[in-house]
Amino acid sequence: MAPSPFHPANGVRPPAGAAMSGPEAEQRVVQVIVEAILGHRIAPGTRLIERELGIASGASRSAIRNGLVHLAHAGLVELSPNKGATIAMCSPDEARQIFDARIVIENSTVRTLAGMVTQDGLARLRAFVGDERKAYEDGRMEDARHLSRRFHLLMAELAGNDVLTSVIRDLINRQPLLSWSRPDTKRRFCGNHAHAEIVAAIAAGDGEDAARLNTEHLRALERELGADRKAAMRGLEEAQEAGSETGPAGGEDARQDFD
Amino acid sequence: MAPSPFHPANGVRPPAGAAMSGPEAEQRVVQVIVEAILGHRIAPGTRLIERELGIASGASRSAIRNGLVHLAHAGLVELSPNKGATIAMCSPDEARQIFDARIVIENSTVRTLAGMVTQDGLARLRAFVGDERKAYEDGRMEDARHLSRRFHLLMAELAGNDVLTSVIRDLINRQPLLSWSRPDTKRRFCGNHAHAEIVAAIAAGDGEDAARLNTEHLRALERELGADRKAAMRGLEEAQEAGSETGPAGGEDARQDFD
DNA sequence: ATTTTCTGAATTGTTGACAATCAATTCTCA
DNA sequence: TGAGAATTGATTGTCAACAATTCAGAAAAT
Repeated sequence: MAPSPFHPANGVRPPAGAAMSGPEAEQRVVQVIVEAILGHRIAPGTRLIERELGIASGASRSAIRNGLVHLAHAGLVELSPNKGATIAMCSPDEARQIFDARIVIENSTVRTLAGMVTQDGLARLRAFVGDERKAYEDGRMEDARHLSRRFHLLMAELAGNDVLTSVIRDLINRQPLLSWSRPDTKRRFCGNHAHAEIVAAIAAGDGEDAARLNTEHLRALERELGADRKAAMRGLEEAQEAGSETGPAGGEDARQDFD
Repeated sequence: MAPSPFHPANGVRPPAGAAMSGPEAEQRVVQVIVEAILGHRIAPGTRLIERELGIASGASRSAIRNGLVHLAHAGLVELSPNKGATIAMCSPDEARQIFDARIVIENSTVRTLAGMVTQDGLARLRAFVGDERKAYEDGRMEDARHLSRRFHLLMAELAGNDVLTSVIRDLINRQPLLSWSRPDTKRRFCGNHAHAEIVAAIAAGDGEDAARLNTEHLRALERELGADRKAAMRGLEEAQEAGSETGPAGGEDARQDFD
């Protein structure tokens, strides 16, 4: 019933008439696919047809291919020779590895931050947490999830190591692949509260406590996503039995994958 | 004086007559460039002309371009729109970040190893260190450097986290970009001895000691590479004044960048 | 003599057509 | 009816030519 899984929905414009090209076109392709993944409009394992991407993003084939290579290296899509591109599927084992890696790297950045964060950095962190809370309270779940995801990235940026920041960015971007469930609006403030606690520990200069809180936060998130995954698996099986084609791609409503 | 910086030198065959294509061609392009970097036959900052890569690797332009994109994502080359590809240059700050990242990630893998390594894993580590020593003693410096580089990768593989292993692989591959100096054969067994100590600590189950040794090892390597870099800078300036074109690309002799 | 502008070669980026490959359907035969 | 082979449709991979861009060097103006 949904012939076009790539729906701009918010800001991203559809083509413009003539097929465009260049690095900006590649960036647009990446953005279209990433937003579709973030919005859970396309399920892991879905084939990405170049022609459909072309008519959806208005980019030429070279730009599309470059974008797909880009996303493949980021771990969001898988490229099989002569078979094309599919949205990457994370096995439970891979999900565990991703969270283990995030805990290792982010804990180090958090410890670093607790030892050298500036007043400006603290202000930015607190402002970020405040924006998160505000987005939650206003019910702007899309923005809330976005900000929540970016919080960990901000910590990495403030820690000052671009190499580790880049790695964390890739790992965070793969998070939407881990959960594939309906929203559970019960624990809306969990993530935000954990973030506030981490910021408080950083402000207090207690790196060990901040790392401990971050570990607990990520472990809790991992458990939630695991539970969501199992629920989604059940839903997927039911849907398959019912004859639905691409899983529980029910609608446009916001999903929760707090970080 | 050296019109062809891409010289197979060891195993990699030149084309074969007809231009080949496919994923294997892309792999060959990557291998040619990587070996040239590892052998210090091309200096950081060198422009990579697609046509020259074509006649050097015998691959078509599509394969060459794909390979360049691959290497760009690995951080070994830099791609500028409409300007082409150059061998990536690591600033001193970036080098420090890379080593900080390696210490963070590898220390975690080393701690993990100390807690869960199997007898088979220990045997593989000891065999690896033995091969390193043998290569050093036999004067096969090329193999020695290769094995030395792979040692850290083997530890990551044994630790069982493919995500972190992939990150470490990329960081290790960027190491030849950090030093650009002539060989210093004085401390030939430093790296190897440090590796043996780390393996001993892992075998003893003392993760903290193994992590400490690994940190010291990597810090020492960082200092050596930094000193080499400064020396290379002096040499590069002299060479530029003398009119040499691509820095101290003296010959085929092996360089030291122990890991 | 120095700066500016212009022209030309060299290189990269893109396009459209063609070949190779794969999945699914259909057809044939037991 | 069912299993296997051949076919068809669709999609990806590749290639060669074309367009766009950049860089270097020369010519001209200040």
